Amino acid sequence: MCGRFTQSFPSPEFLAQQFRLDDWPRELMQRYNLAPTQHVFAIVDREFLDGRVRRQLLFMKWGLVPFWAKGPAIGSMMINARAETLLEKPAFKRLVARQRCVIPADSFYEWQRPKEPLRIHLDERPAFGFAGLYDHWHAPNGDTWTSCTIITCAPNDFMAAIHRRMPVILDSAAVELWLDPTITESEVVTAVLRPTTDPMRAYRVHPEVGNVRNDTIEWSMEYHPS
DNA sequence: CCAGACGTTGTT
DNA sequence: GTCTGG
DNA sequence: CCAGACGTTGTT
DNA sequence: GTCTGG
Repeated sequence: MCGRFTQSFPSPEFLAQQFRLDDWPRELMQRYNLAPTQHVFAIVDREFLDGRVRRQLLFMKWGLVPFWAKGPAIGSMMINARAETLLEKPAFKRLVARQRCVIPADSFYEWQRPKEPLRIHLDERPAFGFAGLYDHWHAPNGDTWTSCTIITCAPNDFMAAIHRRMPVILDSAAVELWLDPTITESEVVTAVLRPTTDPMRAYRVHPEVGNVRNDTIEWSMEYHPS
């Protein structure tokens, strides 16, 4: 599963270069402990009326609130979507054709057992993208919420030792395909939802990473229990 | 036809 | 135990 | 994902 | 909105 991750990129320009963004903010808050229901950055290829496509960074709430939802509470139960059943689930299937996004990350956390969080990186990729879906929801007060979910898949060999699921991490070609708004065939887009084969590494971090308030670099450093 | 759900993970 | 909040 | 609450009444 | 269950 993927229930906590980091977006602690060195600069907005770094992120722009890694993901070939057309637009990006001047400042980017570094996040070391992102939790469900919080706002995360997500990448979408936005099509404009004149046919132009611009790759933009949007702020979305993590935990999908479908447009038909009666309230936002459903979002905390929709933080992940299983790749294997994406096309069967009413909440997700209609999003696969046209509401795909990539959630950039530089690491994620998994709890091997309670109070024992591990931080996981890709050895050769300082930034990578999770496959995601997003939707808009109109709140009764008129606000529009944009929210997203992270797709999960079976673990690769490395992750199998840690957890039963892992987030779908896209390679750079898969990012291009996943974001391409002209590709709408479900068999084509779901073909990229496979466990990454990139080398990974994991290390223990302080148990206090469990507390969402501990969102600073200190808590995300390697932890040596004594 | 209408009503009600629409989700994942881990644990027992 | 179960739900909510972050 | 984990942490933390889980309740009511009346008064300010 | 769309699917499932009754």
